[in-house]
Amino acid sequence: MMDAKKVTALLRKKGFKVTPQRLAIYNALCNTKAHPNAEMLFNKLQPYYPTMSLATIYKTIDILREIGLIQVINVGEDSLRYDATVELHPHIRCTVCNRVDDIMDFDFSPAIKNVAEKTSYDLSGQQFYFYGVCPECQAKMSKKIS
Amino acid sequence: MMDAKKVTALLRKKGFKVTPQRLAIYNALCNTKAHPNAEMLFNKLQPYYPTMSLATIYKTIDILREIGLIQVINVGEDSLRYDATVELHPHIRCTVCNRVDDIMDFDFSPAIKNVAEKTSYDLSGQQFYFYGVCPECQAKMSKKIS
DNA sequence: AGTTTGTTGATAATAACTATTAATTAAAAA
DNA sequence: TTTTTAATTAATAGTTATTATCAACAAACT
Ligand SMILES: [Mn+2]
Ligand SMILES: [Mn+2]
Ligand SMILES: [Zn+2]
Ligand SMILES: [Zn+2]
Repeated sequence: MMDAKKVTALLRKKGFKVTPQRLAIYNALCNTKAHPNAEMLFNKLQPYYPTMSLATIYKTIDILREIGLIQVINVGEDSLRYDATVELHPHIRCTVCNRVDDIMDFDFSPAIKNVAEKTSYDLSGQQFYFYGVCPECQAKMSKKIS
Repeated sequence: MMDAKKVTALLRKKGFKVTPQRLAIYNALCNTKAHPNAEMLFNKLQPYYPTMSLATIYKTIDILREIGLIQVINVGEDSLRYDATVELHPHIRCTVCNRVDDIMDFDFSPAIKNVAEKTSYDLSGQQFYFYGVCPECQAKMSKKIS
């Protein structure tokens, strides 16, 4: 999570131009916990940047990922989601409403140690995805039954 | 992993017809550890079933998944992979050659317990993916350097 | 301000997967 | 075994997320 000044500096340093679209897309990602996909970002920014196209979203996302400002989340849907928190952390998706939440302060080290013992791969990263029913959907379901 | 007889019985029981294509696709998945995607399966079966189309592969895979004979693996590529081992187990993908290997005998329970404490979701499953460089690619890389 | 060069946004292309449908075939009924 | 019925195959068309192309444009450097 960087402020606009730092993002500006980083983009320039990496040889990319600083445009309002790029700042807006990064800013939108910093100000949500919803892990939006490209279309959700597009819809969110539409009122403020009515001429911006989806192609710009995709290209900006690729640049932000390349310079380490965001990470890509693949929770097994038909589209990818994006996250301005770049530290690796597990995610959980509601199998009813498809919302995606963070699981923070998860200690990967026991799992990594476990895997390092079992494989001769040179490990470089991991992604953990959990599935379940979110509190809101649990509430709705118990209402329907009664 | 079921033999042809059991697969036949299960398909019939679930109301699906037993066809050579279906048995061949399941059999191909049982006899590989490569976690093939649809195209890899198609190419493998092409010599034996030259008229079989990709659509048949996809539909069969969907049926096999529905009746619990296979699972779908999403290791963050642009296509899905399939696995005749239905017990949940982590996978590791080589970031150089993209091969996908199993990690067996991994104990999920500490991680699940950890997550259950941190979230108010009603947990139902999980997928763990690891990334790294496989032994073969490590060997190739050390050769190149010397 | 003028020049250079990367960027935007409209559009076309790609690729994995899904839907449609006529011909075929498995399996139940006779 | 033959007939009947309904599911399946395979060819083909459709869908959708993502990527490529390119002319107009704007950021950065002088
Ligand atoms: Mn997150
Ligand atoms: Mn596996
Ligand atoms: Zn939910
Ligand atoms: Zn490799």
